[in-house]
Amino acid sequence: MGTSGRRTVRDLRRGNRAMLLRALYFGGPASRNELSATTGLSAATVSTMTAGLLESGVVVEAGQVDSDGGRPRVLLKVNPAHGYAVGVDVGETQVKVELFDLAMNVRAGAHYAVRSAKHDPELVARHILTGVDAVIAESEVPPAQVLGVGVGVPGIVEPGPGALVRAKTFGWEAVPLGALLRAGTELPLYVDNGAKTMGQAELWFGSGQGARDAIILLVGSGVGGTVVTDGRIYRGAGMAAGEVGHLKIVAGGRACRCGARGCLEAYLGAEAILDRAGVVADSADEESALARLLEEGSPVIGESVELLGVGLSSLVHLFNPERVVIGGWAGLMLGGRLLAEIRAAAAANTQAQPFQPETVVLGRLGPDAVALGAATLVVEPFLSGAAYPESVPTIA
Amino acid sequence: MGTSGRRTVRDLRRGNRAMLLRALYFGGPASRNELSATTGLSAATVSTMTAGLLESGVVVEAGQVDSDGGRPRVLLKVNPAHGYAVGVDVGETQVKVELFDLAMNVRAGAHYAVRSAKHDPELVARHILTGVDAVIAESEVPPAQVLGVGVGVPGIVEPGPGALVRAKTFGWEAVPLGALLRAGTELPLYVDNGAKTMGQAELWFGSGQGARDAIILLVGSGVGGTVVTDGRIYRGAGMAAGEVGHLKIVAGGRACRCGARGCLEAYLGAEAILDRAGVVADSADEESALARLLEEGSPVIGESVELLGVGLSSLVHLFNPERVVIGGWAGLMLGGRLLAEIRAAAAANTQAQPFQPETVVLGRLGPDAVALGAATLVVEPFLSGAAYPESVPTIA
DNA sequence: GACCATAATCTAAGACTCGAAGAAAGTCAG
DNA sequence: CTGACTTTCTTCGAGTCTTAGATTATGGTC
Repeated sequence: MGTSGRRTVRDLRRGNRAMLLRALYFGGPASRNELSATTGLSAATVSTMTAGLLESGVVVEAGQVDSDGGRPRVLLKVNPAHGYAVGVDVGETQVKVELFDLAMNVRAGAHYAVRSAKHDPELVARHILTGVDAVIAESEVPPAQVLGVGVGVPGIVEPGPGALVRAKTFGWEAVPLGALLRAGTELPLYVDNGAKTMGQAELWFGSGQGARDAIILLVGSGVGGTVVTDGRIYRGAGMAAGEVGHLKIVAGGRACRCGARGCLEAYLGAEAILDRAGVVADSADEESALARLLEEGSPVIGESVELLGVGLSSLVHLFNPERVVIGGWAGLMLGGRLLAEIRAAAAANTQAQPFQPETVVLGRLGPDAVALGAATLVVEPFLSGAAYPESVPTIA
Repeated sequence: MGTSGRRTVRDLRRGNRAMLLRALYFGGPASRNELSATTGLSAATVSTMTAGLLESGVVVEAGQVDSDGGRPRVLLKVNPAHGYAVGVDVGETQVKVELFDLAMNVRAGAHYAVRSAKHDPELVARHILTGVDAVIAESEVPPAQVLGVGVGVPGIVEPGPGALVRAKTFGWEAVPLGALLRAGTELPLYVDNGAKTMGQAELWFGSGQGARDAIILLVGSGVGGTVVTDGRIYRGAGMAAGEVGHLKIVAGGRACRCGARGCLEAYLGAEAILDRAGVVADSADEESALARLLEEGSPVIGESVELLGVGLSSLVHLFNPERVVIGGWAGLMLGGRLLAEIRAAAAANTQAQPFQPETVVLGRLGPDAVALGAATLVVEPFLSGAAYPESVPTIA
């Protein structure tokens, strides 16, 4: 209690530089003048600060804008080639490794199929490590410029140096993925839940842009989510917050794979919807099976919309977000056709004051954004001031 | 986006002074030396800062501690008599106004009975205003030292200068309580939901002390709550977050007075529990009626515990708190006897990783803490640096 | 080509925290 | 009672930082 916030005058500079870098990263190319306005810093400070950033190559010039009768503004932007981030998506069927530049363009990728039955932790770790080497080699990026590796995995990730992962889907009880990876690379590592990384991608580059308080709900085979408070992902006391899939919507209801009853995920992931409709589908066929159900106008779909509305209602009452984003492949499939119905179902269960139906929107990034989001885990500390050599805040 | 955090070197000082003041307020009497340790500031800075605080009377000396063979430490504490805060509890049956010093000792109080049938907004406002004058007069505190008035009301409070209150219980649709009060006093006003003020009281002085991420659940006649993230009450985009009472636990279940179905409050407030048990009780008799139910071992009680567990499970999965506090008179009554059962019910519905049953504890402050909590609304900005004449951040 | 408008940089000044040295206020041994 | 020792608190110089205002840079307009 009490130990927080800037202390010394040097931290102040760090904080201001981070603020400026953020403004430049998210506010596209901008002139020093505009930066002065958006950050609230004086023109002088912006000038000296950008001089430093230009010299170190973090920022580069990006053309000019000639004004009506004055010195033209020189635009600045974050140098996309100043650093690179590796994002890893550990999925049900494959391990996907991608290398992004700071503008989040994919520079190289590698995929490794995984037998969906059994996920051997060591095999997964090996895939990741060889993938990292592969994408760095393929992209011909100087290894020193790689800022780190972000990994999105299913399940709950315990914080700490080991980064224990608990993922029922994979049968992982307490897999020390962080430690396994640490043994094979020197790069900074960041491990987090895949739904959270995807949520952060949606927050930074998708439908969540600019929101301070938002909920990003990801409906795929299962249900995951991300809670954003104050512009950042809320992780709670032990990195396990935002487990939207295990929000209860029917006390004593259907059994969930987590062991409890009545979880949202027991009703609403593609798996659960198909199961409720009595359709037997392999995980590879889920997509077409769900599409067929939607086509037929199965009553199960209507129920699902209704239940989704109930879940959204709970979330809105608890978090009072300014925006709710529905993503994930199944979520997008449902929402694509039935967004109005979803909004109506949520509204029917929610008091008018905290909720406006039009704040519920669809995700924009599609289901492949897990790796992108994992890479943002690497970029985040870079923006927060690890730009200059200093403490390296590796989570794992 | 981007405009946040300290900018100039002067903000730095403000922030550090706030940090020091907080440490002193919550860390009891402490020597400069200890403060240097807990805040991370250098001894020199603590010295100059406390000199200023002493001069302005915010802080006073509080005795000495003689050490073994060195200069004795001079203890400092926040001067309880430096400022006063008025806390108001607008309840079902009465309006309670109390004046606290900064150490939160009650210096004066006034009560006004209200016919529970109809709450005329103007009458309530008049009660509050005369109450404020009365307690200031009774306590003989110089009016200039009164830092403000905090008001806890049922329902949802919309932010903004009007402080619109929507309280179904009172039949208030959009009562501009802030504006009504503003017309009668010059004091800074803070209006918030009563469950939130009580939660803040529990957080500052009760079972929530020291928690950064906590949930405080208040079960009285209805159900309310407070969500604490990063040591502060989370209010969401429109001050309406944390409406725990309208968390859904049974899709399509019992009708709630909010109009929706399956809300926690439709099952779990004293009113709902008695209704489910088929007991007819006036609001004055609720307490004894519930006690009787508990005595008899009614099956409804067991169900209630079970449903409370379901609700807690949802909350734990969403917020991953380090502590869950159960308060409110009905909550304390239930929890006093059945805490173990409640913990078990929550655990049964929750994955082991984010949840340890012993983090669920009972509140310590009892149901009368609404006014106390309302007063903390006034103290909070004082601690955050409004100590020196500066912006007056009135919410209402 | 002189004049004007806007952007970026330079310079001096004020504010802040820190480390180190010094002053204050005791204890304890002889 | 005195002098050495210990610990706390204060003072002082140094180093950083941001800002306001002046100055330089870079173009357009007449």
